[in-house]
Amino acid sequence: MMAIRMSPTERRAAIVDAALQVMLRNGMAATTVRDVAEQMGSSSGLVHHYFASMDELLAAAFEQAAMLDLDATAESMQGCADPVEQMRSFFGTYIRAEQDWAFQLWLDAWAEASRRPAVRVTSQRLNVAWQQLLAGVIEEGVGTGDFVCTDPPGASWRILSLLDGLALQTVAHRVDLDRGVVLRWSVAYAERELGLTQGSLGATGKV
Amino acid sequence: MMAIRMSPTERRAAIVDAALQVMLRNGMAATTVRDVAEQMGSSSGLVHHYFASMDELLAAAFEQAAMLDLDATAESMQGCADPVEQMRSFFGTYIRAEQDWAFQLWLDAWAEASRRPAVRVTSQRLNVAWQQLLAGVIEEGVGTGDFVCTDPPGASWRILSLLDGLALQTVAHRVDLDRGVVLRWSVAYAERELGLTQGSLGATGKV
DNA sequence: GACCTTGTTGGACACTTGCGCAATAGTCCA
DNA sequence: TGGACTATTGCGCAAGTGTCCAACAAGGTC
Repeated sequence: MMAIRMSPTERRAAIVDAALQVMLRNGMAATTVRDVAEQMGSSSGLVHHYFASMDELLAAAFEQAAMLDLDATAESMQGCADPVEQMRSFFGTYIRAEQDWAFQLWLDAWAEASRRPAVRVTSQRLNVAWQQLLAGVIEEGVGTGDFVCTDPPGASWRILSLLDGLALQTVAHRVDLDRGVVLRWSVAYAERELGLTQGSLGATGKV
Repeated sequence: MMAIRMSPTERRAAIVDAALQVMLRNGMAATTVRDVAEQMGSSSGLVHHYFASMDELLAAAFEQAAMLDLDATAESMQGCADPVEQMRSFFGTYIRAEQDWAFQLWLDAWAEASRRPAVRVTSQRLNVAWQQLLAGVIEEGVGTGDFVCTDPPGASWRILSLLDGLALQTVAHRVDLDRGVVLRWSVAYAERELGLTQGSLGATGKV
């Protein structure tokens, strides 16, 4: 049977959604046009009618996933007036965003970046977006006197990199490190970077 | 024509070498049996005569590359009696090992780990090996009184993760961070972890 | 109602992949 | 020299890939 007819914008969004579902299930490298079409309940030709190449589609789907996480984190931070609270909120939602499937997509994106130009551009842009989100909070905190930090952009790169590096070990091979430890270590490091006393960012609650 | 006849051990090594060459050129995911055979100057059937599956071959080739780096770093550290000198040597050779191609293999391995069991096992084992190499030095330094560190295993995970997370940004997408900055930041972090004064590990020279 | 625009189909195409297997050729020993 | 052993071949197979395109059908317009 034929899939219901959609407007170009709707259909494009539907394709991206379907691609994302498949990516979360099989990983970025193992996502095929046919799988995406089947997930969407349509033919495979339709996918190429909206996306010139697979590369483009994968990049768009990855962008959607990463943007959702980024927006969720940014929004949850918006709710806190205090920069210290914002940092707590950041770690709480960032760790949640990394959970399960999501972080595997980042691993895929970083590896595929060397082979898929569109993925590289997207991945880079989103990494910078995360860094700038963090740098913004830090600068604000320095302004209010909550934080002491001479290099907010650098500090945010370092905090994110430690977080990513640790999460990587958790996701890629289930090594001794569990998620709770990753969170605690990262928070402790951030406290040092921002001139806070040990434990002032901690004990946010359940993970 | 027929490739020269080799003993099983020789041939196995030759296959691994060839596979590594292709991996360095095309990346792990894009390495095929036929490419390996061509690189070696033999038929594709021969590869499967020595490796039951592609998964196994990729894992073996990755292991070879990573072991070479690990051994080189370990050996260069052996030469220094002082734990502080050993740490300097570690950073010097680790950063060099990450250069260019080598780190891309780690990115590939981490991403492929979810799909290729043999790669996951190898990657995990080698990551732990790096961590233990570092933990050993730290423990020694704590013993001699050069370092102050209450948790050498944890500290080595954190130092390595920061290093990997930063290097990742450098390799995956050429973001603002260059290799020199990665080295400086990691060294500075290690100094803090080990209770050293700022700059006591730095200025190792050219990178 | 007819008509045209356009979202949608489903298969063809050319290519690649890992893998298996009978045939072949090199090497060493009796 | 002959024979056995085995490293090596090279093609075939089945399953998969992205990409393309002529045909089809659903919507809106007159």
